[in-house]
Amino acid sequence: MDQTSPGSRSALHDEVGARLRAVEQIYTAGRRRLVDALADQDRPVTIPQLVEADAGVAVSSAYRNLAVLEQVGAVERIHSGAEHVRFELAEALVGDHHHHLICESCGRIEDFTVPADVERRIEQTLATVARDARFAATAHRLDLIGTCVACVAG
Amino acid sequence: MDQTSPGSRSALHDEVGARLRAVEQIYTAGRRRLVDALADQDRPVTIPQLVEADAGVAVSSAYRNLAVLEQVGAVERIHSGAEHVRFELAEALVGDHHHHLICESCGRIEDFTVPADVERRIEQTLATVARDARFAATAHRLDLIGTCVACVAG
DNA sequence: ATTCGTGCAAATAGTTTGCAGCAGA
DNA sequence: TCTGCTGCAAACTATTTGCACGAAT
Repeated sequence: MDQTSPGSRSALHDEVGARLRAVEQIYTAGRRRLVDALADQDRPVTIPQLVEADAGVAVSSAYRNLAVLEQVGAVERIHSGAEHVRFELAEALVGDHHHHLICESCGRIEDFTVPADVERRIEQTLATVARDARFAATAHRLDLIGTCVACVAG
Repeated sequence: MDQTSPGSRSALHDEVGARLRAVEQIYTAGRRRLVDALADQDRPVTIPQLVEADAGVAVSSAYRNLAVLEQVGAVERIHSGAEHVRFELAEALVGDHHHHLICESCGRIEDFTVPADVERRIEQTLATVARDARFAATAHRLDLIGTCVACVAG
């Protein structure tokens, strides 16, 4: 999720820029910095974390820009139940499909993946469920809830 | 999830009462009404919905009592991302394990279950993930995100 | 009598929004 | 020049909390 392959970062910016332009939005420096900050992380982060990491973004702008980026499918918003909502780059942009380990104690979220065959099995099952419920599904989410190593230790 | 078997309602109250007593808490009429209101629903509901259904509970008491009930494992709190948090009776009390269809448009949540073999497969996989990440898992959640029939139509 | 839950109203905190200034096209 | 992003401060709203009253043991 980081610079897995050289140049992926600029490809990322190209894609985000294209998506923004498609809805008449500008890929400003501030938005680019947000995307960079998100790309530097390999886990979902809160706005305070982003503001601290980026030093110079106003909280309100962060909220506004992340909302815009979410609308164009560049970032995803995750409600962990902790005080702050968290954001990460959208799976579509990063090209990987993963799930989350959510620590109930500190709110921290980690990514994980499951074997392809299990994922496929889940998707098939969910497709059936959605059809039966006449529900227009756009995504699924599989989270593991519990306590992270740090919190168990501390 | 409703009165599936006759008498399950009183068994439910017995169990909740026992759990409350175990931590020196009283199973008051107000708390009993909340549990009844939750048992009457077959989907997670918000506090405003509970207050409206119950007519006579103060919002603050609802929050406080649901927090207590959550602590003793009688109810579960669900963050759908919509304006209000939702609550439902804990799986342990109801004896069923289910998942959620979450409508991004109206926030409504419906329950669904997956075939036992798929569930087992998921659990095995997650157990491995948790072990590898040295994560103390207490639960998992598998949600389907999208738009419900009503919102697609309307 | 004493303890603890309840309701009301005030406080808190995350998120959103109005507005004036500034930057990029 | 014009549009629209940005930051600051004010506004909102779900949730929490302080406090005095009431119920139950």
